[in-house]
Amino acid sequence: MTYAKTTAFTQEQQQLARVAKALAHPARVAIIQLLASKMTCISGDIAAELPLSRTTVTQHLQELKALDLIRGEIDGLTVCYCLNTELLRQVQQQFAGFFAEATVGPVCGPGDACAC
Amino acid sequence: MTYAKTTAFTQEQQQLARVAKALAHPARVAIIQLLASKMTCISGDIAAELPLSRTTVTQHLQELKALDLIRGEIDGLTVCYCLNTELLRQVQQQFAGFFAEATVGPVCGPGDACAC
DNA sequence: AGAGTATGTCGTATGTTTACGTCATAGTAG
DNA sequence: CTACTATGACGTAAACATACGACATACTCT
Repeated sequence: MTYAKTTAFTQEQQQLARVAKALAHPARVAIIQLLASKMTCISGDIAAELPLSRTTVTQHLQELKALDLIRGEIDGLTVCYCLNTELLRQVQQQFAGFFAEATVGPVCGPGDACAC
Repeated sequence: MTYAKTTAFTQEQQQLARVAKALAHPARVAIIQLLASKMTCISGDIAAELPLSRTTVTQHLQELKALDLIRGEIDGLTVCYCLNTELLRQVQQQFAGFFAEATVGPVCGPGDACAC
C-alpha cells in the first residue's frame, strides 16, 4: 500500500479532502456551474458544452455522482442530472468552517507577527 | 497529451480546481489545520505530528508552498512554515462564491422541483 | 421488427500523485 | 575541525487519474 494512506487522518479531514478532490478538476467545476446555471437538469448536453469527449464527461459525471453531489434520473431516452443542493449546502458549511479556522491568524510575512 | 486538458476552461475554473487539488489530500488539510492551530510557525514538528514519513510530509509542504498557500522561512537550523492568511482569505471568497452559485437552486429529488 | 439516438461500460495508453529510502547540504555545538 | 541535527533534493515503485475509441444497452419512432 504505497498509496492512499488516508487512514490515520480524522473523518473530518478525509471528508473535506474527498470533496476537494471532486472539485480538483476544471471539468467537474464547470459541470457543477453548468447545472447550477440551467434551472433545468440537462443530460448529455453537458458533454456538448465541454471541450471533452462524451466518454470523458460521463466519467466526470460518474465521479460526482459517486459522491452524491449530483443525481441522475433516467427520463425516457435521456438522463437528467441535477445538483444535490442539500448536500452542497452541507459541504459549503464544511468548507466555510475550514476556512474560518485557517484565516483567523495574523498575516505572516517577512518580519511579521508570527513568532519565527 | 492524453492528460491535463485543463486549457479550454475558464481561468476561474482552473484556479478553483488548482486550490481544490491542494486540499484534496487529508495530509494537506491536516497541515493547514495544524499551522492554524499553533500560533507559532512550527517546522519539522509537522512531520512528527502526521502519520507519514518526513520525506512525504516535506513533499506535501512543497506542494502547498508552490501554490503560495504557506510560506517557509529559514531560521537557523530549522525552517518555519506559516499560513499565507492573505491568500487563504482570497481563496475563501472564491469558494464562497462558487458554493453560493451552486446552492441557489431548488432541491432536486424524485418528483421535485426540477423540470426533468 | 428495424433504424436511429442517447447513455453508459470496458479496455487502454499515458501522465500524475503518493509514499518512502537514501543522499547532499547547511547550520549547531562540542 | 568533527559529530550531530534539521532540511530539502533525487530516484523510484506502485496506485491513481485523465482522456478517448469502440462496444453494449435501452429507449423512441416509423
